[in-house]
Amino acid sequence: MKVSTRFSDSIHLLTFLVIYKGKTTLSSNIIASSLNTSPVVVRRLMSNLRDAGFIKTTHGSPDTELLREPKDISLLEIYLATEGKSPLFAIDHETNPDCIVGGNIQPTLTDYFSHAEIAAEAVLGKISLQDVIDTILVKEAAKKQAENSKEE
Amino acid sequence: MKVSTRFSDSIHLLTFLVIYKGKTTLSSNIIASSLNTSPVVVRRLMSNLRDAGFIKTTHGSPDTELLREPKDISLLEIYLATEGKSPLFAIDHETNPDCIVGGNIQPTLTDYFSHAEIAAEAVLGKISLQDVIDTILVKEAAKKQAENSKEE
DNA sequence: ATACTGGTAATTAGATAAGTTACATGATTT
DNA sequence: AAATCATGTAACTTATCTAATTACCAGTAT
Repeated sequence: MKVSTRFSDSIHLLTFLVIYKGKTTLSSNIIASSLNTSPVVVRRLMSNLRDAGFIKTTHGSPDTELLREPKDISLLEIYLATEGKSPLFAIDHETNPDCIVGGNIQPTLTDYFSHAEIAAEAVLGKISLQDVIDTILVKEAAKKQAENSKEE
Repeated sequence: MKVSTRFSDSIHLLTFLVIYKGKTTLSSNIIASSLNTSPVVVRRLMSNLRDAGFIKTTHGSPDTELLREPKDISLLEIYLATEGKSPLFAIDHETNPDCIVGGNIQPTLTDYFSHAEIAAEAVLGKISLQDVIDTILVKEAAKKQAENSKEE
């Protein structure tokens, strides 16, 4: 896996806020147990999401609030807020400038790779947090249904 | 950067083989100086490219050969041969199965993320090694031109 | 007041990639 | 045939990054 779990964890966190709002205390401890990680990691994710303007947190109190509508939040925005600083495809090297290849490959690949990255981001831009929530709820309903029909 | 330099280095290596064929000894030492890395790293890249069927190498002799036409090799194929084992976007966690979110988010995101990955790969699939070579040669020619006009 | 809770720094641990050393083996040159 | 140069790999070291952990401060709520 090339992209860290911060991205998927952030989506998970935001989804949790929506689905469990009013049903559970939205503390970093409880969220951490859903994510199966430590509360500190959750708080770090929350700090980042707060700085990016997705949520409002209250120091000392677990009343975290989503500030925007799930249907208006794209996975791309979450991606950019969590991982988007560095490019997806790396061209780290200082290649040899005296070589025809080494002297020209960096801008060449940077350009081509950015096309690929933009394509991936375009897809993420069309998926909303609401889409994720809806899919999860559909899957959960299907699970329940499967359980019920088993009992009969 | 999320994807290692093996991908870009492999493209660099293959491009070098084409552009410098017959003009230089294609030894791992010489290629390494273009890539600005060590010969062992180059040999490791070559081993991988050989196993993937792109090149033929000869133990003891630097007569490495490209086995396929550059116009028929896409960057996607090189990507898959060098980095394609693991998905681009990670969902590493064993999330809590007793939670509506934790119990359903993994397949949900796996699905959405694969769409993004496929979009990126589709772009890479349309770029050929020949495209890279052509772009590099054009840039090199432009450099030479700029130098000449400066001298006048 | 006391017990939770968020905020954050500092440290540790684990994974991965790249560079390095070393050496075996094949090819080439003289 | 011997010496040289090449590839093929294994083993080790470094560097970097992520995540987990520990610890502590500060705010909230009962």
